[in-house]
Amino acid sequence: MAAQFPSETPRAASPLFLREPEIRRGIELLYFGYSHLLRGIDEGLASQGLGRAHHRTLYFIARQPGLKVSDLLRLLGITKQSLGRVLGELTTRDLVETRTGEVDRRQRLLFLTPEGKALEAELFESLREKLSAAYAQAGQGSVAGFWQVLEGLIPAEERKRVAALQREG
Amino acid sequence: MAAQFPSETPRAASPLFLREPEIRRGIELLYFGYSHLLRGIDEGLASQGLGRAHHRTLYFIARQPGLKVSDLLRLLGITKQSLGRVLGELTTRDLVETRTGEVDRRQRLLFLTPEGKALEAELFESLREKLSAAYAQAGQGSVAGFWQVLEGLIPAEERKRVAALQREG
DNA sequence: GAAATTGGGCAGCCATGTTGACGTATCTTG
DNA sequence: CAAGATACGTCAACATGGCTGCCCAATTTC
Repeated sequence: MAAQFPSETPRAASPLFLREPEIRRGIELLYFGYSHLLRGIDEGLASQGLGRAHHRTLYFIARQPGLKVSDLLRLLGITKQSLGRVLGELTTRDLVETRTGEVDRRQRLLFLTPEGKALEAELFESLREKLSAAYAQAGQGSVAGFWQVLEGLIPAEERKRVAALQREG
Repeated sequence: MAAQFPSETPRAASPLFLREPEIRRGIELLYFGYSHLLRGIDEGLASQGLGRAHHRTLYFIARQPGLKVSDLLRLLGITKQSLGRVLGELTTRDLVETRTGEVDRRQRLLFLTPEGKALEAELFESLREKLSAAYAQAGQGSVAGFWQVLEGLIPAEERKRVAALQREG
């Protein structure tokens, strides 16, 4: 299951890249990298009076139009009360609309309005610029490694849900 | 500067790995991967009545013992009022202590107490387990790529500060 | 040595998460 | 068809972790 370990350090049980400095480096790069990626969209959000919670919601609805409230709750990992407030604000601003499910009329299916799509696209553009610059600078092979490590951080159960986003995108 | 691009798609200006699905994949893996990495320490923090903001503070003080409040402010990218509250709580709980700077007596130099070091070590252990499992599963080459991409997300100016953490670690 | 700069701190507000309890419409099942 | 389960919404109260505004003390500068 685990990768083969080079054994250049006979006195150590772990290869060099599993030692504390390399772990700390990963933690720090994740923290700073992710922070800077998101920092770019705050301005665009603030201009609409929205926050990051609203962005995450817009993002996933854009990704899976017609998803149910319960699907979104599982993806975001928050309570329905928290999501309810965010969804309410987005609906009031005509960025999100709900339609009653046809097979099960208790369900509310979530969609972006044209305005919502436009805002999501604008915010995505900021993320795209930063991440694609990082991808291009690092090269294709590095991007594959980047994905590999991050996938390993996600529990198997949830990895399915994340992979499902790709298929529908 | 940029890596060589394979040109399997002559009709596209960008290589495949710079297209929207690959960008969205990176965004999603970062979001879910980082979320799960951090989720593991919440329990340990809650048992002490602390939150993630406290952890970040403990982490960086552990990383650079004796750093100034202003150094920490730059690293965290928050306001000194926000940090002040966190530092106050950590000091009250005897996890952090400050010493007056010798060259400039306005400065407060930050250190972890033995209890603070023990807590930071415990929290780090949880992060280490998860990240080293992901590293091992992905392999050394993937880890290098992971670092490469994340570095590209950090503005050059700040990259220096992040790199400095490694030297002192 | 007065003024400006710098390091730090306190008070109070806002965004966004939490729990708990409850209401209502709809679907499912005995 | 009655009973229970499910999907969603909502009210109230509260915690965390950001923020701005204002203030004090120490140092540097002119």
